[in-house]
Amino acid sequence: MTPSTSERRSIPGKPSLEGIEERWAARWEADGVYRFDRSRSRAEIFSIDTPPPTVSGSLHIGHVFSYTHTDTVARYRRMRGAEVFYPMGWDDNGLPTERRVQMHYGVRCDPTAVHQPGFVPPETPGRQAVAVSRPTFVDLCRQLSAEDELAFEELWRQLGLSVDWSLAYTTIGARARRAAQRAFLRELGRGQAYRAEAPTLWDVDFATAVAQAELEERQRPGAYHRLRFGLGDGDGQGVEIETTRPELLAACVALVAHPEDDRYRPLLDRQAITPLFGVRVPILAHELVDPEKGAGMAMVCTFGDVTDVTWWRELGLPVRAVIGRDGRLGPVAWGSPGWECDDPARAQAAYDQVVGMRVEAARRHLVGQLAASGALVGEPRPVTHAVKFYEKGEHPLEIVSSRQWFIRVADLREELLARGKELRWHPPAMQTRYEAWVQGLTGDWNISRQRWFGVPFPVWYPVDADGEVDAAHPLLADEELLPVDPSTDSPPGYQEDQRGRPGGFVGDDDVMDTWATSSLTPQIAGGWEDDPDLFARVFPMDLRPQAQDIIRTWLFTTVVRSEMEHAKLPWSDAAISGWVLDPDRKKMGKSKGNALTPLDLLRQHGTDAVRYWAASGRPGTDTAVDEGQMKVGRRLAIKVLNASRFVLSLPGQPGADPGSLEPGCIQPLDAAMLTRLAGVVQEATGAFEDYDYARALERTEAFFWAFCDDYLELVKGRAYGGPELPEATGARAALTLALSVLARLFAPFLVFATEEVWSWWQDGSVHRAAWPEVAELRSVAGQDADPAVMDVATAVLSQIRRVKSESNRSPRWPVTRLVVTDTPQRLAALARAEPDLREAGKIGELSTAAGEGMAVQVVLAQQE
RNA sequence: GGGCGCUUGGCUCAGUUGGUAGAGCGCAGCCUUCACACGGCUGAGGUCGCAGGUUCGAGUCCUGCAGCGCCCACCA
Repeated sequence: MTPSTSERRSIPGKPSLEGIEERWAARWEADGVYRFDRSRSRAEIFSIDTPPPTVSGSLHIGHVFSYTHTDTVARYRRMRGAEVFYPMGWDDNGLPTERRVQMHYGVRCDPTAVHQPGFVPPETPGRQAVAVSRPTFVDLCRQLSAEDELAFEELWRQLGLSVDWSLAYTTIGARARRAAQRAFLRELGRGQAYRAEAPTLWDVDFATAVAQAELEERQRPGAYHRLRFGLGDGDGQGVEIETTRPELLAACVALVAHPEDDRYRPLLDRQAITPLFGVRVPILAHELVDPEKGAGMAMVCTFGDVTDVTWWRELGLPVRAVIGRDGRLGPVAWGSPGWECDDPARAQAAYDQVVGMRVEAARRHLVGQLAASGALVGEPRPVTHAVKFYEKGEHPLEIVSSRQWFIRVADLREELLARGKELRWHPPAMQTRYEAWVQGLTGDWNISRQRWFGVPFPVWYPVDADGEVDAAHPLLADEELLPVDPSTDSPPGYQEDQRGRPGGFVGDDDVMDTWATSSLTPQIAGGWEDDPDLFARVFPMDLRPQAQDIIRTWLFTTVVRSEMEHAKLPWSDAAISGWVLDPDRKKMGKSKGNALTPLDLLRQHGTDAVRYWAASGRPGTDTAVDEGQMKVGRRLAIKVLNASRFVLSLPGQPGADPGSLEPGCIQPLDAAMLTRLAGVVQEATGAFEDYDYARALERTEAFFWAFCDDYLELVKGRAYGGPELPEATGARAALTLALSVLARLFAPFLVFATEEVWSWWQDGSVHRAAWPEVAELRSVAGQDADPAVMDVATAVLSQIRRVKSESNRSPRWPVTRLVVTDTPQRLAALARAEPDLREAGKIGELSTAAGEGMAVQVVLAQQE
């Protein structure tokens, strides 16, 4: 059957990359080239749990890098015949969006502010943030993230990602809220979620709880302060401790020493008296105390750090909290229950001087008081130590006691470790990061945040007849009615006018941590419960591509949710990409003055060039931004255009189907080239099966250059021959077949250049063409093809070129006489390519001699 | 403190069962009628971090060390 040529584009006289991106992107959209066909069976479908980028963040080249990796795999699978489920999500809920809205509009959310419907933010943000109601704030968040999502989609389209845009979702959208609330209610029903009052990692700037996974450490200057405590039984010597947080002295609830520490053993179970405040605290033993550190005796405060929490919990100590949620020292009534002390008036006088201060100011002030009182021993000793921060925060985390929702992960450790072993990791070494995290879990996952733009908890609390909120008996939403907003919807069995009234209800104020939603991306994208037919066809998914820095957050939490709801892995494979580093090898985003925006790079070098650079980064390996690599990629794309134009412009092209050639058309050199190409197909396929797109590209590219430099040059003369010459027909058939295979091998990378050349002589998109098979090459090459023919001919040609180059002659300069010395086997192989070699080298007399190794004697003509 | 990874020509990196060191960039030289100057060809350049070991043979396997990066840790 002869395909219609009416839709084909003619081959331009001078091929160019200009304009092809817009043209093909529009065409793909119009033709639905990447549309997902949901009628296919699970076995035919390859589903990808695409990372939803945080839309409030700026797009950087790191996104381009890792999304290109995934796209090459998606395209490979699609060409292998899989129906690829490749949705795109936008992560728009959560703190990053709130922060962006605050900056962008110059507003802040004040839940107590009067709601003004139709509020319009100022044209330019004022110096003083405008307080807006929660509904207004959430509305602004939605508006701005919708704008950001358009910009993201624009970039992804320009990058040529083969996603099906009709499957896009957002993490604040109704589907995501419904899935997150449903999963939460089911976990609550199974006892996997619970609410508890507990010491909580707290960011004082954002005034919200944060999770263990969101911590990072920063080196900060501090100082050890040596403090002398009195002893309750009047021992004059007292006891000394060292602390970096003297401002927490009022929150001291015990001193601890190691049980084996002989220095302090006599003091155990006696009482110490805090300086300034005169509070009697027990001296206790705990294994965690390091006798080598500081004084070997530590003060336990509620709470200075996570060690304090451990001591507090394991030693059954009381809470004496001084740091409030605003990060300031709160009021204390000394002498009242829980705050008993020897001299309440003195304690009150000392404390009142620091109340209301932030920790830094309180520290300076209290150290002054301690020095004056003589309790400070010596000078504070400066140290640099690691301090825990919320990764987006500006002040060190505090630990405050608060009521939060948790997901029970600590009990699940063994199951989660087993899932980690079951998951196929690419590269495999990334599994250890997951294991280290799971093994290091110290508690359950806190999923509630005291913020506004997120998925609300589908929970209310009854208000009793006295107007007290009964937090112990939450009212749960009906799963059929999700998503709900407890701040505007009323719980089952109640009317809205009962909100906040005795005998009525109040809504839960918190929203879920953004990971509590993102951990459900397979369910959200796959239509869990909303579309059971689709879900059965795509879940568990095949691939989770993501960056290495969010293994402990996104990957881990997704495994947790899937384990709880489905008791299986959410995907079979995880492909972990590295980071993009600045040219100066700093992690992207952490160094300043980085002007390399993705759009600039795409515009300057072209999409295929940028994709080439991205795909050159090995899986899991950090890679520097390298515009040199982009230039190489651009050159490669242009070369693909030019080589294709040459092959397709030969006489009588496109020629006959290579499979229908008469015997004798394909020459030994052609067969050798096709056999080599078959090996490349095999290697590239194997590499892609292992998610090693970089290897597939490298092998294809290496072959392609040899194909152009050597094979093309060798057969050029023969290929110009007329249709009556079988060897000319064979050359053209081999060239055309190789071109077809190469276009398909490059298609996942050079998405636009390959589509352009494909359109010159093929129907349909190359991106829906069949991935090349070894068999289609071997059947044309024949059984007795000898790859050595190409090797020897290339080696001799290379020698001829060297001599001509060193003699400052052009490649077309004639060779009067050529003597090739080599082993008999290699000479035999050479003989099979002799006509092509003679023509390509413009060789007159050619003789051979048997010898050990190869030697080529070249005698150039005196004149051309 | 524990763990993972990296260390190959000036730069960025390949090197998959151990068998005579590779690519690109950069550099130097040459070549433009006949696919490609948004080119092509040719060339120079490396005792594969260090020290041992296994082996006929080690960039490749083992041990130790060093430097760099990252992850984790209870950082008082």
